[in-house]
Amino acid sequence: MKKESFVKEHYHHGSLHDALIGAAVQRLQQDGIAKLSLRALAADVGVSPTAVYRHFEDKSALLAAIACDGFVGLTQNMHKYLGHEPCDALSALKRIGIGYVDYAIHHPAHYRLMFGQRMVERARYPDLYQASNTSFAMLRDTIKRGIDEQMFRDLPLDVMTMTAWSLVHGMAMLTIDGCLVRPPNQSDALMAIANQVQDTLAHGLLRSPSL
Amino acid sequence: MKKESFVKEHYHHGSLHDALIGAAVQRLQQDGIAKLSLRALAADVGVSPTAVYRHFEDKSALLAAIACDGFVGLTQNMHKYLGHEPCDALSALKRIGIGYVDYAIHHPAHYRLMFGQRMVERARYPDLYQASNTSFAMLRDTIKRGIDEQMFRDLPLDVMTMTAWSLVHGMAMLTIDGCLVRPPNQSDALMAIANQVQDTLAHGLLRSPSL
DNA sequence: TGTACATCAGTGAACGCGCGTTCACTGATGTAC
DNA sequence: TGTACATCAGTGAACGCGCGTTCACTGATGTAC
Repeated sequence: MKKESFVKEHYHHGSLHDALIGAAVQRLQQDGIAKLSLRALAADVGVSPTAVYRHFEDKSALLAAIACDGFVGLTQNMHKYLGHEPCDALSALKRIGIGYVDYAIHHPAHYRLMFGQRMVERARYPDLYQASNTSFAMLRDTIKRGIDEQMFRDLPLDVMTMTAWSLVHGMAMLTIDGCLVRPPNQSDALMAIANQVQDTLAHGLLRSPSL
Repeated sequence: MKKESFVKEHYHHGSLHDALIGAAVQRLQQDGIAKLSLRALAADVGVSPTAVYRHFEDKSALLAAIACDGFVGLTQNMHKYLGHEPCDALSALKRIGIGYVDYAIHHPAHYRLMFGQRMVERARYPDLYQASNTSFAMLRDTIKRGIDEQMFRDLPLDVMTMTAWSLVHGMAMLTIDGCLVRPPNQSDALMAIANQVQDTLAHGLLRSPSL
């Protein structure tokens, strides 16, 4: 179909939007956000620096798009670990927690961006804002269920939510930043530990800890 | 004593090292690490950009010095909350945890720097490395005591340490980044919640939860 | 007590760099007739 | 089916900027004699 264009193989890139995001994620992975530049991204993809502005309003918008993808992925991963069969609130919370940490470990660049300081401006991007709220709601709703079903101790919903979120967030961050578990950085070993940690949390939340 | 110098009040600044660190902390607080520049720091302090290099090898060394201060402060704050009277391992752990979160809330710029991505290179700075290990050891040793005294459940030390650290770190980060507790950002309210969260953790760690 | 001199803590000009973003533009594409 | 034309997705040169760091330097300080 593109028989005319033999001088330049692809004047129209075709999927520059996605290609830029892909390149950005890779660079975030390798060098961190501090060294991420639009010009480098454009070069990675084989396009002039200006082309980026066809697809993103500015650098910040590109980052917001990636963070948004991240929250969508996070929610998906929690759902994946939650599964479809009905289960009690405690199991659900543990599964969600594992899904959360699992996502962070396997997508550190996304995760760091999602919770980085610059994402304080997240209110500026409706999609991002909604995606992050969806992730958060999943955690909170499950805890609410545990309270309603009188499975959990009689503590304020906010406190329990904060506890659970702090735990998974802390675990995710410390793991990603390499502060924890030095030699065996295999995700299997990490997930085994995460499992036990979730267990401790569950023990703390339960009305009658007899698991 | 400086009667000769009337043209330039202070050619020799006298405490440029500390002044630079102070300016850096203030700028970190306001604009974050991404916008921190040595030139701006020098200007803040009223000194030429080159003067900085009399006191720090380079930009990275300045940041490392601040992070080091941070860990020392963190350790001090945990000791402050721990107090001097002997107490059981559980109380000790709770107090340390409160001291930890309290420090992070009151020194967000330090805290973010201490655990930011760029501090992966912390091994390059012996002082920083040691200061961070000292902080970490305080947490771990207290948990070890709880296990030795058969106060805590029979779980691996690593798992318990990871749980506790994840919890306080997560709480600190989420609070600092404004993800938690929207309107009442007063530290009193935060510390009250932190207290209850610590309680939940304690409940989870205890051998026989009957507090 | 006065002086010579080494050392210390700054200066100021300059470097080369990469950045985000703008502008006017052009080649490719798709569609109405 | 062929053509005119609007639209789209790129280009390439240029902008102004602030950065970290270097260099050769100089004014201030403290100390030995």
